[in-house]
Amino acid sequence: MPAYLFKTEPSEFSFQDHVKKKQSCWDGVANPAALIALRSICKGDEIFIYHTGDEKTIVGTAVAAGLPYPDPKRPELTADGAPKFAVIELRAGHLAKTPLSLAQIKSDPRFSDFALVKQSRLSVMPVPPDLTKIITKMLFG
DNA sequence: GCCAACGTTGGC
DNA sequence: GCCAACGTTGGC
Repeated sequence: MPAYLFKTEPSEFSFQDHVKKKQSCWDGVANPAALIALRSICKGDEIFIYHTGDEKTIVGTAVAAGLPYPDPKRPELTADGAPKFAVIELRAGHLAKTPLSLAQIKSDPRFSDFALVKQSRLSVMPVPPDLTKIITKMLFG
């Protein structure tokens, strides 16, 4: 099953906030590359939640509760007439038993091609299957 | 359509 | 607080 990684600034919307709400609409993604990744998500796909800022760790998981859809708060269209922005509903998943830090990821050569390392500004990215397995093992043992 | 100027993100 | 990387904007 495909997996993705979502970044969030914990002072804005943390994994803990998400757990409290149980389900939330993930909006505010504006970057074209991040939107391409977001639009490729299917219901049931696994999401790793990463805290930027002072934490810089993967703190837990979530699950796509549905398909991506146009952002009702930002109805702008592209030149082709397609919705410019998309959002997706996420159900909160599990708090990591062992959070995984960016430093750990960077020090592991298996992650050397991972977008989190290579494109530090990308906020939504696919996680390849082999890395999904490795990350899951590291988070939950 | 190009590109310089400017703004933003996020790691350090 | 700084700055590299990258996106966006606007004048031409």
